Amino acid sequence: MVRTTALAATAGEYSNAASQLLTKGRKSAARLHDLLGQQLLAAGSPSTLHGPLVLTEQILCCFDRALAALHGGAAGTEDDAAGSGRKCKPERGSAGARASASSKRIRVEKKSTMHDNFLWRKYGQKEIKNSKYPRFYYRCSYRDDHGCTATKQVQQSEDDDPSLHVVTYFGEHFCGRVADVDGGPVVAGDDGEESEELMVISFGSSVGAAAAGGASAYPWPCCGEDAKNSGASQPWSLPDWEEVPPLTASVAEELIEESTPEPELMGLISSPDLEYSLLDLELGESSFGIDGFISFDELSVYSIDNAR
DNA sequence: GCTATTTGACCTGT
DNA sequence: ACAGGTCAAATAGC
Repeated sequence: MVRTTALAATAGEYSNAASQLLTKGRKSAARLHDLLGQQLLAAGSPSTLHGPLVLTEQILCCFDRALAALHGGAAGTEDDAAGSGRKCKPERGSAGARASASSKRIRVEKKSTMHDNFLWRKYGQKEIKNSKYPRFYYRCSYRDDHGCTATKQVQQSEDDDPSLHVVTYFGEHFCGRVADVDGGPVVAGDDGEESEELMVISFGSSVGAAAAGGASAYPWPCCGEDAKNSGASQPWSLPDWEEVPPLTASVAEELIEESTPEPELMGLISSPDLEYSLLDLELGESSFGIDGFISFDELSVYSIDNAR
């Protein structure tokens, strides 16, 4: 008895130390990535620094996965709480409000439509003080099936262009499913033989959420088998680490360029501010390819809001 | 009958 | 106390 407790404690300590080391390593890699990104911006031409940048992204991804795997072993998941506790009246409203407040957010402004590559279910609408338009609340349709914690808020832009929607994403996708831009759901890897390899999108590095995923708590499937498995049968194939770099300013630029020839949009793209925020997306705490779930043909501006 | 949306009520954080 | 976020019953659409 005493012996097992001691062993458990030792394992816990090792796990803790490993976690700390990984976190440290990840921070260093992130800093390197940051520096490279800044140099890339300063240089203007992405050619020479692109390789190292991709490499650091790969390192970051590995750190993410290692950390996720480490935390995934921890007992007691948020899913458990969500699954069983949600019906309990006393718990009402508690989980969601706190999750949103503590998670990092990705803020996106899109034109005309709120479609992205996921299937959302509206669960609320609220008049916001000092705002002309109400805010709409959506969560992933597969929340019940897969315990997917992703949510988003959509609000019509108040100034200038009313067709612009401000979309703020929260939480992570544990569902491994995407919806077609036209709305039809598509199952990643379709025949379910790889259903264990659930796709997870990390909209931030909210530690609780990463740990909460339990066995499926992988970060964004940006590398290794995840990307290959999930990307193959999807209409919006994710970038593969081996061949195609993930979203960087230049890549996003290309994507937008292909689909939106509008001159005003091109002006936006070439503006340094946007370039910075595009890159910022990658330089943030958790790197992921936002192009996987945002249809760039409707994208106007997006930026990270890391407040909170 | 099933599923998605609406909307008032409730809960939490500030 | 207030604002924002979520729940869940009622309702609508298929």
